[in-house]
Formats: sequence, structure tokens, C-alpha cells
Amino acid sequence: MKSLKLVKQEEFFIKPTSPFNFDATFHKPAHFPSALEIWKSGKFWQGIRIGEKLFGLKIEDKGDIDRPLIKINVYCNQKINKNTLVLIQKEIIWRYDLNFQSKEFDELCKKDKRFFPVFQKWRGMRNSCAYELYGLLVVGIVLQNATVRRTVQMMDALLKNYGVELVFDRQVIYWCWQPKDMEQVSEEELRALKIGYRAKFIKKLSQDFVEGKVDEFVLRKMPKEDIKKELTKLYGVGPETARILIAEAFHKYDEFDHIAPWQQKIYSMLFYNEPLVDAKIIKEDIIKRYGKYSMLAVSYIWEDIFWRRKNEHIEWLEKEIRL
DNA sequence: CATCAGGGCCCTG
DNA sequence: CAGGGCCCTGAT
Repeated sequence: MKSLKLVKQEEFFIKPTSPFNFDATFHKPAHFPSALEIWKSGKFWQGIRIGEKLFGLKIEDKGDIDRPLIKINVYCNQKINKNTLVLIQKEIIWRYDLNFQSKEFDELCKKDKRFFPVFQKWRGMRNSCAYELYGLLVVGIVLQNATVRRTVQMMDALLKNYGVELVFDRQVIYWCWQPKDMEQVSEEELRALKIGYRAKFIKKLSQDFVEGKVDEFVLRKMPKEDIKKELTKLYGVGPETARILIAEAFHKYDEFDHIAPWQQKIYSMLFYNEPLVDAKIIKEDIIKRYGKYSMLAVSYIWEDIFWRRKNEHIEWLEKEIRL
């Protein structure tokens, strides 16, 4: 495995739109734990790739909900040019949706008596994704048809073999390989990492990226339905994986078409306090209530229960999570 | 020990 | 468009 020692080169600040909640945006307790990022209250470490070059980022909360400000330290093994620095800044703004205009959504929250306390508690949370599109697709693939533990095993095995270790600011994290790195790797070699039939998905997916069949930056400018169409064309990407990407990487907050069976059970308890409500009913109720902010609103309620899980035992949830 | 479903997707009929 | 098969793992 490749390992890079990076030293601090630059720092800059970004002012997110207000209100902005740092911890709720940078840490998603509902996500599986990965070696790709480290979060501590008010601090976050991750890698980022611009072109061929890898950087380490330390992102810190330097403001508050109503006067948000974040500081970014950039680590690298050589000097960074201005242009690259601008690209890094743009990427951070995109990936954490730092320019989101929340006025409409805030109004919507106020009208929802039942969940207003939840929206209030996490006010300023954004749907976000630390990774580039390819990286999130790989994550999406190892999530498929697997329990959390197995997902973690598969992701760790992949990172250990093909990822890059980044050492900076007394932290060690990993970052994803590039699509072209998979060209020399055979399906059999991937299967030896016990990722099963997903080996084929990763091979084909990487090939599609190498051939330029997907361009993250083009997709970002497309309407939701087109993004979905393009993503679903990729071998191994179906409705659920596309939904994750659209909500988290493309910040389309109205996306609420697909409910996986395990999510249906959790939604049923959260919204109806019943073990199993028809998925169609859940969908209709949510869309009626939250409209074009359906996915964002549900994220607040969804993440809230996982934040709570950190400190309290929630019996019905433990049953559904299945480690 | 064997069997089975799981935080989907592809392919077939 | 419904249903079988897929990799592996832990639960039963």
C-alpha cells in the first residue's frame, strides 16, 4: 500500500450560508464507520484528490450556527499552486453544500409541530459527502446486500490493498485509489478480498470511469432525473445506490422515490410508531408533508435517531440495524 | 452440522 | 415485471 506523509502548506477560511451546523454536516452517525475520515466535535480530517494529486484536509469549526465560519488547513508533500487551492475550496463548498439557501426549508420546519424539536436541534445540517463520485460509488457497492460488519470488512480490505495511506496532522486516514488503478487488477484478485460478486461491479465501474463515460462535473449540472438515468446506466448501480448518490453527493433534496425494506421498517417506527407501514403510504405522506425538501427533512429525523443511539439504547432500532 | 437472509443488482422468461 | 441467483458471514 502506498503511504504519503503530508505537511501543512496552506490555510484558508470559508463562510457557509447561515444557519450552519458543523458537526451534523461533517458527521453522519447513520453511516458505517470508515477509515476514510476522522471526526471529533468541531474538527474533521479527510483526503481529497485534485487531478492526480492527493491532499490532506483538516477542517475546523470557527463560528457558530448563525455566524458560521470554517477553517481549512491543507496538507501536501509539495507546494500547492493557487489554482489548485481554488479548486479545493470549490470542492469543499460543493461536497458539504455550504452555499445552501435554507429559508424555505426553515419555514417548512416551523410548520411541522411534531418534528420541529428535531429540526431545531440539528438546525443547519446539510446532506453531504466527503468523497468524489467514484469513491462514493465504491462505498455504495460494498453496502449492497451486506450487513454493516461485512461492509466494513470489504471496504477495509479494498483500502488496504489499493488505497493510499495519508499521514498528516498526527492522524492516519486512507483515501480511495483511482479508477485506472483497477485496470491491472483482475476480478479474481478482487474476489480474494471476499467482496464476492461485487468484484465484477468494481471492475466494470472503474472501466467506465477510465473511458470517461461518467463525468461528475457534468452530472452536477443536470436535473435530478437525468442524473438518475446516467447513474443507473452504470453496471452495479440500481435505484438504491442512485438514491444515496443523488441525496448525498448531488444534494437533490426532493429525491424520495425509493425505500429499501430495512429503511421501511425504521421509517415505520419513526413516523407511525408501528412495525411495518406500507412503503407507498410512507412515501406519499412524506412528500405531502415536506415536498421538495423530503429527502433533507427525512435525513434530519433519520440522523437524529442515530445520534441518540450513541447515548441511549433503542431496542427496536438495534434489531433493525443488524451489525 | 446445514440452512438462510441480508443496508441490491443483473438477467432471464 | 416477477423471481432466481449471486459472494460471504453470522444467526439459528
